[in-house]
Amino acid sequence: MKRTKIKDALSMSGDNRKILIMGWVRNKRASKNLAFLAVNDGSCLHHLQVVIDFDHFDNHILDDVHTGASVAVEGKLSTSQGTGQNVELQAEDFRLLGKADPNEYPLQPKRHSLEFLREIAHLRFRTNLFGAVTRVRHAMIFAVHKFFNDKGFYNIHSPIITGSDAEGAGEMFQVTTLDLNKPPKTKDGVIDYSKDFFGKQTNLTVSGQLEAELAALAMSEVYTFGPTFRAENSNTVRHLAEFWMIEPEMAFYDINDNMDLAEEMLKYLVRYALDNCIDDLKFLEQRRTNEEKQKPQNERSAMSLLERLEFVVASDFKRITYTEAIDILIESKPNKKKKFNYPVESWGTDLQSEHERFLVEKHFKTPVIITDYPKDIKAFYMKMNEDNKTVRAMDVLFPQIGEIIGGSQREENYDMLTKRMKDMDVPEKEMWWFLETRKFGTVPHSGYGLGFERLLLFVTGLNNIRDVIPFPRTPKNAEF
RNA sequence: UCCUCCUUAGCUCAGUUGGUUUAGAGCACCUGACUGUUAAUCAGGGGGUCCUAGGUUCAAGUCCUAGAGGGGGAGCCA
Repeated sequence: MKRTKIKDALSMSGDNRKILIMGWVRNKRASKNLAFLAVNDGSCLHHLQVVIDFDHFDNHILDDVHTGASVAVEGKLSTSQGTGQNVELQAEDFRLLGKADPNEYPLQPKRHSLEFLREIAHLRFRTNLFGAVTRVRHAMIFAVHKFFNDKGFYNIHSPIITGSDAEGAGEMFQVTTLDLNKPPKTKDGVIDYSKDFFGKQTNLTVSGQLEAELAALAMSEVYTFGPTFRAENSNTVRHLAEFWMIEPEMAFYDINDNMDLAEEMLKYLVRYALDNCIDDLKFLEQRRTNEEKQKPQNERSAMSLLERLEFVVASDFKRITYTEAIDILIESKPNKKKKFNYPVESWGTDLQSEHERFLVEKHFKTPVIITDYPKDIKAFYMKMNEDNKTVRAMDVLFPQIGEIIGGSQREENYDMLTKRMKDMDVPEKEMWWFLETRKFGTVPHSGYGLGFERLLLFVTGLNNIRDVIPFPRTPKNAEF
């Protein structure tokens, strides 16, 4: 008999049809004549209740069946006599596929701390929480491709191993096949990378943007969605050494078109989660509400998870310039009362997390897009404004997580771009291929980067980025 | 990298100003009871390198020093 997925079984009527299910036992409740197994196969959040009637089975058939064991059960799908589920499976044939010794198996039918689950990342898929996160993550991956595909964008696989440090976005992981114990040296005593695999020093990519620009300046509208790597020693709830980034790059878009696309995309993705993952989101919402009950009233969120997601889809993102943001911050209550750790005094300094949070959560109470930052605090490739002081950068700020998107209109003028590179000590020579796009048929273009895991933090309501990626890579941690 | 907090049973946690037996509870596990349970319930049982290494003391889970691991915050950013 062909296996029926539990998600499908739960949507059938209890008409005593015969089905076969396979999955992992989450919980066993046994009494003298009957036992109930909650079985989950990952196809959905909910379990299928399997009923074992000891009139038909040996009394010891469940002796080795504990939480975590894998089973195959054939039987009749019937209307449940108990409350709590519509249908249940009356077992007729029961097979234990794999035991899970309860003296060793770490998961139990109870709440575990997220810290503990991180230490058993190989098993945490078997919890309701990570099942939900995994399904939401998948749906969002799919939604990203669907959004861009439906708009006529082409997906570009940018290289994972690169020979350039794209934007000075951070420390890079070196890729080498040289023997680190005795690397070849030149006459000057420095490591001879001409002997390395690629004949030069190479690294893992920190961004696919520059390559995406090359493609956009021929294909018009492209996007990358791949892993990026940063060897920064960042120990926070919103940084990973290996994370996934979505980077659209569009020819003929100015910064306003860029903002329109970013806003439309974020709303589309959140809407997609609401439309396709409602069971998992409700579970995540409940989890978050329970967690917040432990907190004092004033630290709890004003909105539930679903309310917040609906709110973002419905609201217009507030668009202001950096200069306007500084004016608001200088005049703000917390600044005047010296409540900020970093007081806002003058134009030109970068905005701190606490300032961004104030603007989003207290002042505007809606997602905010800040544009036209001072040129000195932004990357070399961003287009200079007429004032010669600011660049056409845009950062999208979300409640709770802060910066979710960073982007800009790109500098398409060859002379201006090379001047900026000189000013900011970017090695022009290594970037010859990037500069040629400005020599041959250059056009105005724009793009941005979205940290996929940060979006997932927002959608799932979790606080720690290590809990929205299956195998987090952080400083001192690559166990799984 | 900086600041700060934490580490006691498989898990979640108590453990008073350092001092009374053999360091406790709930869950999990084992045994028994129970005719439909919902993280079942009831009774009983087994289970400990109190993170590691030093030190103070008549006496250390508790105090001190160092180290390891983890959490939260900051910076860098996505």
